[in-house]
Amino acid sequence: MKYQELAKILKENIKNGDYIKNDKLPTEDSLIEIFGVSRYCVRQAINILVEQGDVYPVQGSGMFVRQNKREGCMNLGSTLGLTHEFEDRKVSTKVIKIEIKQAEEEIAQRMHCKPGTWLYYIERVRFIDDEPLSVEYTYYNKEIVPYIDEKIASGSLFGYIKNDLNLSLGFADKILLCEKLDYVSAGYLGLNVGDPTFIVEDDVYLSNGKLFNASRVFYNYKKTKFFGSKSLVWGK
Amino acid sequence: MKYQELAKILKENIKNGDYIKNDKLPTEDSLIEIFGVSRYCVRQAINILVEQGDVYPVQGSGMFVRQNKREGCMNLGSTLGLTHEFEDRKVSTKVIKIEIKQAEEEIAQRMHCKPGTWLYYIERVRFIDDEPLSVEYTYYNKEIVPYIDEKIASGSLFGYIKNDLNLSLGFADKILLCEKLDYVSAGYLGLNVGDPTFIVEDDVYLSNGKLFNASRVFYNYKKTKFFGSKSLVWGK
DNA sequence: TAGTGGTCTAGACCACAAA
DNA sequence: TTGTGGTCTAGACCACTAT
Repeated sequence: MKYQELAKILKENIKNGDYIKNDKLPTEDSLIEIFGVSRYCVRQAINILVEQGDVYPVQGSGMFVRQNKREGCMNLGSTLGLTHEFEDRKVSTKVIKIEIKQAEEEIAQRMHCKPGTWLYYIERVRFIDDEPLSVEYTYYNKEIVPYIDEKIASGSLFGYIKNDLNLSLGFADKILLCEKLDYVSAGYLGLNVGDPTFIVEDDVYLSNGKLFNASRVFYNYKKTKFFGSKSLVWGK
Repeated sequence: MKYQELAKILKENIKNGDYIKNDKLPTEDSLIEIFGVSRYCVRQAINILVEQGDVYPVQGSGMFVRQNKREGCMNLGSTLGLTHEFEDRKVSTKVIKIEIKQAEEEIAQRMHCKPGTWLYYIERVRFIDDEPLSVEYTYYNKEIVPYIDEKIASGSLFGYIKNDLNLSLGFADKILLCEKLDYVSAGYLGLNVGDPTFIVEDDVYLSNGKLFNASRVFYNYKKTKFFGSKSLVWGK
């Protein structure tokens, strides 16, 4: 997977300010030569940067590096994971609850499994610099993720699934909305009942198309902004 | 641009239920043969469908058609435009204000223009089936969009820019957040002061990289959900 | 083992920006 | 006119699923 490595290198170079002189990436032809790869490979790599809002394309002119930092924004285009999103700050987790239960009708439907399927149900509060950022209510299909304990749940569950269980992640459906906080979540976030909360519902699939994770995450609205960059070329 | 046309055809076919029998698109090789295009072209087209959440890929097995409708969700992956998003419902617009003013320091910074640049400032309320969905506060750079009147502002401004001014859209930066409603916006949306509101801040660029539009849109939190599908293959 | 999506190459031509 | 990104082709091989 050359293009992913190339994307990583380019991202690193941007971070190091290698392209500050003219705010542009090297041309496609240069990158082809420098890294000894094909045009296809270069474009795949650059696509990743475009999706993540690191550069923007101007046909006939170049790939321009973004200078805006958009501080405090979480990136909708990059992979989930607070640890990665806030790598220069302290990220911690408090596990509230771990239960094993059988899927009832409603959750079975959302998890694309049969009623009665064994599930893990986990509640966690995530902290940035010791201040509560979010509360997560998550289900995992036990047939796919056979074991979770408190130690595992305190760390990066996705890292565990990828690196320890050797499962490969595919894609995630996200629904974003906004509601008034209930009593319980408000307590965890240090906010008041009825205050706004930014909610992200994730359905996460393995690369074989099987859904293994369904979550509902309440964010502290005072500390949460999401950033995304969208191409508009194929607009009706 | 064959791949965009192909994407359009495939989208139409999915809508018509052509692939319901086995929930899959034809294989890449089939599509190559059927439409007489190259593999590259087919994959570009399918990528659009993946980004818009119409299909999901399972390597070695096929491109599966999604059956979930996700009713009431606006699609983050497709192009902006309420008219397009709610094509089977009545979309209307009330123009509150159109002003021409010169950019002050703060807005000049956001619009990437010099202080003193002439801007259109427009306030609109958008209705779905005669119920208020959102309030928009938008700036347009008058050097790029030289003329807007109330009639134009009542319709699709992006359509006007594309079709009448013949400008080509490039990409949009989006920031999503959540706040308490102020008095004015609450009035427009028929909600109470202090109620939650889902806010989308858009910075929209032409394909030549020039920013022409900066907006802040307040959505009625009771009627607003956004949907997006994300690939996770390049997760650290 | 056969079917199907994912990665990669080499090379051609088009569209747009800037000098 | 030159530089640079965007589209497209033809063909090879790899990785994963399903049987």
